[in-house]
Amino acid sequence: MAEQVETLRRTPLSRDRILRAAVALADEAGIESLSMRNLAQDLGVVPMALYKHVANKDELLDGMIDVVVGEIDPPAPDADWKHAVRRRILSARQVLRRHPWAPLAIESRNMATPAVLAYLDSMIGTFRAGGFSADLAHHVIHAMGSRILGFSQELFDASRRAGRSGTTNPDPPAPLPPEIAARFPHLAEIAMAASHDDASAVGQGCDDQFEFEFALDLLLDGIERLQQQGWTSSHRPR
Amino acid sequence: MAEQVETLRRTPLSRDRILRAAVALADEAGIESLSMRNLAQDLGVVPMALYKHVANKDELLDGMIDVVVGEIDPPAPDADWKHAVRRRILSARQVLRRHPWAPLAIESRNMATPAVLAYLDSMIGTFRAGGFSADLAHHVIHAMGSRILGFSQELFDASRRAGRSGTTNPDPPAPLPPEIAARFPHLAEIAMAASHDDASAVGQGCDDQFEFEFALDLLLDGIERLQQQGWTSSHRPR
DNA sequence: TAACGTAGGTGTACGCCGTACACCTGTCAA
DNA sequence: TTGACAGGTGTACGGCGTACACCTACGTTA
Repeated sequence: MAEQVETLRRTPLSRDRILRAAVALADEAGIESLSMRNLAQDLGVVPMALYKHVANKDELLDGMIDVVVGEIDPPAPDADWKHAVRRRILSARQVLRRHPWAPLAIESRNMATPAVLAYLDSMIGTFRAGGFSADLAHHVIHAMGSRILGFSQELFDASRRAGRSGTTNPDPPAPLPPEIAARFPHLAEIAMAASHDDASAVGQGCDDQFEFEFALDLLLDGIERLQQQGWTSSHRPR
Repeated sequence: MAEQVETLRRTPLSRDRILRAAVALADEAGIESLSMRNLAQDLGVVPMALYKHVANKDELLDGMIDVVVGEIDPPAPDADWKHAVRRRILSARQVLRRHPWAPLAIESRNMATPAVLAYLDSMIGTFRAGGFSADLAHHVIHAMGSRILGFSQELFDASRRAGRSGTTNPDPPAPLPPEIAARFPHLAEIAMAASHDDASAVGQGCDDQFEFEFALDLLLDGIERLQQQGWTSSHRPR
């Protein structure tokens, strides 16, 4: 009896506690281990108890996304739109690196969650304050795509495998079997040329952060150029 | 007996036939309806029969991706790398629009399939032939991300919902509930300003193809500029 | 022609999943 | 004191991927 009360009292289940436990579970064990049953067990509760706080698993995922997006730093008071956007996107990137399951989860939802909408809204606000027309800001948001949330979906992403946290060592960089190198010579060349340390399969031996900032700056520079030359969708200078 | 023989003879199951049936099923009913059981039923066969031709469902998905990627036009013999890349990417985009489930499937695989590798390899080859250093080509491939395969993962994508083919009418463009507009003024402004026809929730009232080409040209123009000024990763001009 | 290995389709079964639905119990307002 | 109700429980159902044992028809070889 006393222990029962204590058990109940210890942590009286709530939507927020469920969401945070779900995020923790996905972080540690990978998104594929996030089942209502596993989550309930982590919370010391029976699976159906969760449904008193979240409608279903989809809504749980939406909530998890909002938790993650809520971790992103608020916009920095930066005079320059370009630096403001850049800093915030890099902050978002840091957050998403703590939650490697989040990019795929975000992409697989078919509607944006409130926190994502709020994030986008404030990002658009930064562009508008920087003198962008609504028109250009619109296209720019599209052009940034998921990069605006700090991740660039690669065609293949080693850090995504098995859903394990990205902090574990990324395997010995096996040096690309020769029959593959023969079939895909250009890929092989690039894999070999990966400047920094020893190369491996593409996307494994190269510096994610560098690649991300390279693409980000490429886009930001192009955007800046468009804005400076007064781009409008009606007559775009080519 | 005679009918049995006929049933067997009619279409004697093969990896290729399975893959094509799977692609058709995903195209028509959505990727979420693609189960080994449904697929087997479509093929008039018992579920376990499939496992004589594909190792498991993951391998089935890999095979489906290869089928789709194999539909992309071969590289056009274009004098100019920029036009060659642009044309091929837009071809890829057309293919992927026939298979709306494919982007998510591609992103969720943790290793590239042979057909994707071949596609990338030939794309890199185009850059190299255009005078790009292996180094720059490498970063450029990363910067293009999934866009190189003809899709830009949006944060939310109406065409992805329910997995139905994108050719169906995209719902009456419900004019964005006012309480949402109040909470996200910048989003609302952009949604309203969607130049062409009537606007709605972001990503629904705007011209996907235009947004895609906008981003593509933004990247290609920036890439061209880098290449012309002899960019190298050691001392990047900022 | 008879025996046999083998490729490929079948049937059953297991453990996992999300979740509908009926139930119980403790708390608090009237 | 009572009774509504919020919230945790137990059971059960249908669907999933797939392991495993089986059967059967065919091509090969003696």
